[in-house]
Amino acid sequence: MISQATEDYIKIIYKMKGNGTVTTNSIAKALNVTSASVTNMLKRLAEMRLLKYTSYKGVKLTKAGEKIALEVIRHHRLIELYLSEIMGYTWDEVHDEAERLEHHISEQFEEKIFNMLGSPEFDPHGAPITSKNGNIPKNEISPLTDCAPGDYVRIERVSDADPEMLRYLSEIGLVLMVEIKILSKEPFNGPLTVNVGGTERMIWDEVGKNIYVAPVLSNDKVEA
Amino acid sequence: MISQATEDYIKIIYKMKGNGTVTTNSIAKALNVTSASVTNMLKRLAEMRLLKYTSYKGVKLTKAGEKIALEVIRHHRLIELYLSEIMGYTWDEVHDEAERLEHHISEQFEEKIFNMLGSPEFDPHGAPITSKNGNIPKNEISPLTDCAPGDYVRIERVSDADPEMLRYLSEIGLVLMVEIKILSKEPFNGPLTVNVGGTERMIWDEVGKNIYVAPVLSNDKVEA
DNA sequence: ATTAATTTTTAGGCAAGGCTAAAAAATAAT
DNA sequence: ATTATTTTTTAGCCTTGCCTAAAAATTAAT
Repeated sequence: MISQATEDYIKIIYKMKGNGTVTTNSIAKALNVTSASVTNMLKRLAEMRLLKYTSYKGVKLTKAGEKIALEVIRHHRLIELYLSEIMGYTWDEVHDEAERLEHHISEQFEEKIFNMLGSPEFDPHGAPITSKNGNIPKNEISPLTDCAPGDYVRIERVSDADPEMLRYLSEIGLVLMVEIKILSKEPFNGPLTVNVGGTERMIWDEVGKNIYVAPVLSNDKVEA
Repeated sequence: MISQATEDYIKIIYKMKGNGTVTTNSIAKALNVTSASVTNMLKRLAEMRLLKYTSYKGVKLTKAGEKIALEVIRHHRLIELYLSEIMGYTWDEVHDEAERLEHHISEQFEEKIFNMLGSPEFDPHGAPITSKNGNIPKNEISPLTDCAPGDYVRIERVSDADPEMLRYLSEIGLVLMVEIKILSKEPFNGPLTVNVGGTERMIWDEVGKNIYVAPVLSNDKVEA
């Protein structure tokens, strides 16, 4: 049997591989354990052939490791969607529940909720739900903070990690699929001003980095 | 946090308290661990004040221990009912899934499914669902094996432990709420002959001890 | 009332996964 | 090119839960 700790390490490593080398320290910070514990665990994970570990150099998942990561993440996102769609959880409540359940549902459970949800491709925060064979639904998105004044964009994804933040975003109307116009942007990662459903809002770095958007194409607007 | 092992010990002790003293050996057998492991664990549980443990004498849950047992069992039965009612699991599939999930759902999850199920009192096998404040719904039942020829009874509860057995019972029509007539009974715990929906069936000890029934009162029949 | 059989406990170990404190390696700064 | 700083690893220890083998207590049988 594969332990919960193992799944947590593998998952976090998978998630971090986007932003450069995955280091001992970064894993420690993400999992809220000491670096010593991480070193120790990495050795064991390497022995299990779930990742390649070179002392002082960093870490990279093997095919087997990646497979586990994708499975756990698929569980997580399906559960989030299920909680929100079928059980009436709100946006900000789903993450914590999913974080626990993802480790304990059976294949059968996974299949059932996948079917009940109609083979969904994205979770309530816009994160793609990897298919059983590892296919990741594509969605061209970029951080809101990369937008320039004049851009007209749609919110396609929001980080699910911080419930407080999600509640705040809901409050000011920044939820999935909402279209916003960038009015201004201050230099040095300064706040953006945007128009959301007629209201002007400030969005500073701390908030904006949780939001991903796609441009609303003019023909989208025409066709609509 | 209270560990899964702890919950499993407490639960099994609670369940066994009906049949006389709960001994080290009986716990060991039920949990499939060695007696030495049990002794060890009992000491720790006693220190946590979840039970009273007297060396060589046996064990008894404290109020705190009992509370945990009831919570876990409530989780188990609610989950079983949810899986069967809402998610389309069959009778024999629910136990194993519930056995894992019962340790990992939140209070919120529990409440949600309790409400979705309409404040149910019994799980798919007829086991009572303890209320949040510890009330156990009453149901006057006795083992099928205690019946005498001529009795006319309704199946009110079936042990959920063995999926194979549950599949067999389904096959021969012995499911919840079915009414059966006892035709004959052999001495020395010999097999019963019963009439189930027009068919005559043999029910021997191994099978019958999983089934609990209540007499069908004559006015029930009249009113129906 | 002893002996035999059974049950329970003790003693000592092991693997997972954490921790702290100290050593070593890598990186950055003068 | 050294020194200082940061990152990573080692070493050693702890808790939880499990194990086996041996000792002790209890219960059953003569």
